Parts: sequence; structure tokens; C-alpha cells
Amino acid sequence: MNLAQFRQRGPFEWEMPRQGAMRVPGVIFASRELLEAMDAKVGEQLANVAGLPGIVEAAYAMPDAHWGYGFPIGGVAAFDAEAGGVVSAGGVGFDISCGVRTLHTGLKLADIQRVQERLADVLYRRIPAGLGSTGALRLSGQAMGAMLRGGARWAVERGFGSPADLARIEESGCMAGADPSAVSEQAKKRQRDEMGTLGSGNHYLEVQVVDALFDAQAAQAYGLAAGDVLATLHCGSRGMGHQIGTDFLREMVIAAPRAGIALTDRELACAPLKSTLGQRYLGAMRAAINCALANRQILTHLAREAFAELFPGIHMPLLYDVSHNTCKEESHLVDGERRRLFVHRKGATRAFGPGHAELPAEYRTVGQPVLIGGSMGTASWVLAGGGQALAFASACHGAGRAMSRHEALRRWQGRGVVDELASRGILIRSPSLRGVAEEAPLAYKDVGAVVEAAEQAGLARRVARLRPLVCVKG
DNA sequence: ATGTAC
Repeated sequence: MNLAQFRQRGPFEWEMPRQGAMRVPGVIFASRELLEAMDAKVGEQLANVAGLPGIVEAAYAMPDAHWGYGFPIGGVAAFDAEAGGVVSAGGVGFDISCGVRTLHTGLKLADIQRVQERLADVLYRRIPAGLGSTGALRLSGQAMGAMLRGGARWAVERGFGSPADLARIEESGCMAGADPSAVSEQAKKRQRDEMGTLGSGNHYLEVQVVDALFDAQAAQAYGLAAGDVLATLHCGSRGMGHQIGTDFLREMVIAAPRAGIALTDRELACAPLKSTLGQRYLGAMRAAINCALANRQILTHLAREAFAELFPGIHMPLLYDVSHNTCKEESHLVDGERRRLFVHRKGATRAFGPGHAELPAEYRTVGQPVLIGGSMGTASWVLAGGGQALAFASACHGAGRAMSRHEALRRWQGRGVVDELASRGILIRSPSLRGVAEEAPLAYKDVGAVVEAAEQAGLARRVARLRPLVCVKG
């Protein structure tokens, strides 16, 4: 990235001033080093997003930002419906409501070390993973509609997990305003037998140990102590989200000229919030959010069953569940004025600060848990939402790729990556050695540098670092 | 990310 195009607002905040078609500035939160290493495409895409109708305040990028489809991954943009604002399928991302969920296990590191190989095998046997993987459920048309309206609540009613889980999920596990009739038959067909599956790419189920604490008060509120073992899922809405993205991207490209929206890049396709198409997309996207929440809820049940094979009677309550590919209607202060905004977070995590009414009571004094998935073999992090509510109360979501999948395949072999990690005590199980090579740890940015920049920028503060022990990789 | 592809 060329730093000359930025005005530095602070040590970790860089402004790209308004110019040309930009309606608002672009702002990147990052250290100088992360910004220098960032793909120049992030700057171009941020400027494009800043030119969309009805955008409020600024187009933001998080420290893990990288080149995405239309909008950068690690991007945040909010729109006001009353000011001609838009909703964009590419601004949410194709894996709608992709997210991270972390569970307590009540176990300590020593408990795992005795059974680590067996635990890896049991999890791999019970958790469907990989491209095109299918689960045990086959949803009828009626069940599909109920799932798309009910989300994790639907899954709990079907016996997956417990009602107590719901309080630890954004939106209490059920996204309001879902419209199953806005979801194509093709999207429903693709999802029919994919509930309770991990998927591929950077999705995983990981067993982790808390190996460092940074904020004693927040760690206590979240129930985290050094040596605690956690289980974390990273996955999304599988074929359904992807098909909805594909369907609506096409429609938005076609409809944009009639809505008076000039697209410099077809990947920016969007529709006015106050249009039938915009509202249909929101309804379908919210249904896909529920699909992802239900999917993670079923996977939670499967993970609990797997752990119970080795640890009978184990209790595994949720720490929290975050979605990092969404567009949500939220209330935010802009220049001292409270406004209803449609906040796109694409590869960015909501990070409500202390006192927010939507947080579970036990987390309200310290802020929302912000779950950061590391790359395979590297640390994951638990952060806490900051009090400043920067970038509409958002933070980073992961390490962020440092190179393409193609480049990673050129550099590493899957078997070599598995062996190297095993020598460091990290057991990988995956149906795809090619996928493992694409996900090699060094194909990603340094997640530690990303979360440090997030903290220094005031987006969120570090609470705990998690070291991986077992990883079931899609 | 995704039944790597209307």
C-alpha cells in the first residue's frame, strides 16, 4: 500500500481524504507495518465503497483487511435509508453470517494431553467437513422455512443444544426479519442436506488452550483462566449463503441503472434500502444468517457428543457466537445525532462496548466478546468490545490472508504442513491435503500483530490468547 | 467462501 495517499490521524488510524467520486473519507485502522504490507487493492476498494449512495461517516477497513469481492474483506460501511442508502450483496460477502463460536469445556490442558490423538479422531469422525459435505438432516420444504425463520432457536427446539445457549448468541440466536420467500428454490435445494456441516476453506473446529491473559476483569466475566480448554467453530451458511449472494448480485447488477446507481465496478452491485429488491435481499440475507446460526448450533451439539465420548457427562456452555459477514440495522451516534443505520460488516466483527443493552447481563460491564479466529496452527484471540464504538462498534475478524491460495499451493505441501504442526503438538485432521496447503500458517498475516493494532487503535482490547491443540479442517 | 464455470 502506498502510504502517501493517507493522512495519519493517529499512530493506528489512517485517513484517505475525500476525492473524486468519494462521498466520505476512507479510514484504515492499522499499524504502519500492517498498512505497508496491505494489498493496494484495499485502498482502491475502500475509495469505491466511499462513493456509494447514502454512506455515512466513512468507509472503514480493519487491520486484517485484504482484497475481497467489491468490498474489502475486513471492511465496514454503514448506510442511511433516509439518505438514499443502499445494501450490497458483495458488501456482506458470499458466506453470509460466516462466524466464530467458542465453547467452554471445563477441562484443563493436562486432560487433553492424555487423549489428544483420540479426541482428534473422534471429532473428525463426528463432524462432517469438506467441500460438498452433507449432514444427517434432510430438510423438507416446511422445515426449511422454519429453520430460516428460527435460526439457532429452531435448532434448539429440534434437540440440538439447550435454551441457555441462545443468550450467548448475537440476536439471541434468531435474526428478526428473515423472509424465506425471498430465498430461491436453488438456494434451498443446495442447503437441504448441508445442515450441521463445517464446509471447506478456512472453516474449522479447533480445540484450544488459554495460554495468556491480558485483561483479568474481562477474562473473569467471560469465565476464562490460564490452562482452560476451549472448543471453537468457524463456519457459515454453506451453499445457501453462497447461492443467495450469487442470485442477488445478478439482480442488483441488472437493477442498478434503473435505480440511478452508476457502478464503477460490477462487484459493487447494490440496491437502495428503500426498494423492493433491497428489502428482498435483506429478507433473504437474514434468512441466511439464521441458517448459519442453526448450522453452528447443530455443530455445537455434534462437538458436545464427540467430547462426551471421551469425557462422559461433560458440560460445554457457550462463551459466545459472533457473525462476521452481515448487514444489520443498528442505532449509532453520528456527530452527536442518533441514527438508524444499515451496517455492513464483511470480515469484521461487531464489538459493542460496555453497557450495551444487547449484551448478556454477565458481559455487560466489560463489553462484547470479540472472537478472532487465527490461521491454522497459530493463536486465536478473545477480545472485548471497546467503549469508543469506532467504525460503528466494529473490530477485526481474523488474521487475514497474506497471499493467494494459488501462491500457497506453490510454496507448501499439505502433508508437510500436517507433519510440521504435529511436531509442535498441533493435530490436524482434514479431508483435503490441498486445502491444508492453501491454509498453511504462513499464508496469513501475523494475527498477533493484527489484534495488537486493533487494541492500539481503540477498536477492542485483548483479553485472552488461545493456542491450538487439535484442528478439524474443512 | 462455493455443486471452482451460464
